[in-house]
Amino acid sequence: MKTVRTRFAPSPTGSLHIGSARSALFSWLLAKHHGGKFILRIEDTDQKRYVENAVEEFIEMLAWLGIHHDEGPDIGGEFGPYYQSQRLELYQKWAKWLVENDKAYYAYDTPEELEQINQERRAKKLPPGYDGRHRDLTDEQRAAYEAEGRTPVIRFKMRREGTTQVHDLVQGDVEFRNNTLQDIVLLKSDGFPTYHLAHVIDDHFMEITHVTRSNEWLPSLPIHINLWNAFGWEIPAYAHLPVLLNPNGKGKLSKRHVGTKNESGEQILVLVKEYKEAGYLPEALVNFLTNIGWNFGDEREIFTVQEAIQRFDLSGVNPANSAYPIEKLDWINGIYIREHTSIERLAELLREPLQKAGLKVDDEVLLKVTPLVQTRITKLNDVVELAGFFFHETFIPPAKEDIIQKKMDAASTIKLLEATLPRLEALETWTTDAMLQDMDALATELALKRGQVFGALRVAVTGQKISTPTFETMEILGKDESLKRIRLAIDILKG
RNA sequence: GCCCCAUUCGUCUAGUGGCCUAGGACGCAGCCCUCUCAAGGCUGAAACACGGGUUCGAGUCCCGUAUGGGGCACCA
Repeated sequence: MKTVRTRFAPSPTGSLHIGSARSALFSWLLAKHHGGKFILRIEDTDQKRYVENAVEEFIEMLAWLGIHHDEGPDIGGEFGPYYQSQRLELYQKWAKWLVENDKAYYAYDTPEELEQINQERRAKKLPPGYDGRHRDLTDEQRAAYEAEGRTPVIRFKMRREGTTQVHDLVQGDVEFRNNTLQDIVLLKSDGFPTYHLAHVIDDHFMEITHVTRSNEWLPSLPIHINLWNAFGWEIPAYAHLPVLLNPNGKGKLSKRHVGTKNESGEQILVLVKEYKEAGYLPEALVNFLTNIGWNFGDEREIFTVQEAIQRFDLSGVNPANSAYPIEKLDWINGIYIREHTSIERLAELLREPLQKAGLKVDDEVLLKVTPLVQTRITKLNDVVELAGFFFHETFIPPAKEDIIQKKMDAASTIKLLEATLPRLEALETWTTDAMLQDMDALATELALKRGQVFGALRVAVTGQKISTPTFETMEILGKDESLKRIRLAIDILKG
């Protein structure tokens, strides 16, 4: 049996899109499931849209997600080169072969002439496209156009009769009527191939066994089938993957939505690098993406990539597009943070967002703080707001009204905090348990609720109304610092 | 305009003719736990787009309608 070879073939026109990443992921899962190879190929045949560093970023983001390619522009391979711009001679050679075998022809129409054809067709309520007027040019006519200085394109002589039937691994049996097809351009006048030509030639010579791509390509599938047949090459299996729609289900999740917000005012992240920067874990993102359009079985939502690889099967891929269920990602990320990440690793991961927020991170403190934040954050970045105060150079004191708890006023709060001081000072061991016991007793003595005592201390000591648990926090802060902050809170209340 | 694809709770999904009184998950609501916030536990509301067939029997098969998505470039 042939080695399964799949590929991800992005155009270097920008940063890696979350939808493209999902397609790449499915393609990779398919290859790995069969113990095959996953290839990265760069489709840079549109010189106008080329974006600098796009390739480097694709590779970086795929690696971050754990999607490692076996062949590609950075690591090579025996089927290279992996940039289409470096394979021009191959496309030109085979385009010419098609012309010589009467399966393609030179067309000399100018962009203006093509635009005019389109307008006329639209007026006649015909689909836009080319009418094939240069299909049967005589040698003299061609010579005349050449003499005018026109550079031709090579167009495919599309078969117009009958139907083209294909079995798609995801979509099932699909049938197209050939009379709706056009003589598409294969080789542009600048000598670069179009997608159609390059895709067939590359997938043939790179020995791709399963062509995976988004279902936006489904309408051009008959073109490709006819091309394969014209070449007389063996046709690989095709799998048209569903695409991600906007969370409201309207329109595909598009790069144009970068920086825009959904109805509830939340930012819709569409670039993989944005997810990285927002503090999502790659394994959580992969788990999340794998659950859209495919399902693990066993009613399990959380699983490792290895488990997904074992079970992944294209027949289980849902052919329908899906609204992007972004709210599920926070839940999954939270699970990975609290159930699948060790304290040591989490501490390591937390350092970056903290530092990015301009804080000076003490590793020892961080390691103590990490278990306290683990169940309280859904994204790595949340640590800054919740526990950033541990790393402030100078303490940011709370506002007066924040210290005062429910059903209390400044006077009673002062009394309370002043009562805590001698007792905390007298504590022999500065531990959470000791503090908890003692302050609990104090609450009873003062006829206050635990929440009132603990809450006032929390705000005094952290400067925040929402924070890590009070006594755990005080234990980490240390006795001197904690008492200092309580005294400061009393001053604030008095002032 | 023409062509292709899809359609189960708000959303992601299970379901491949009888096991479906339609299952799970997110989100939402309520309760419990609780020093804040989380986490955790329990409970609840919530769907087969519509209309015709086929069949003893249809969420599951067929046809139509509606809705949604996509395509129709010297872009990929």
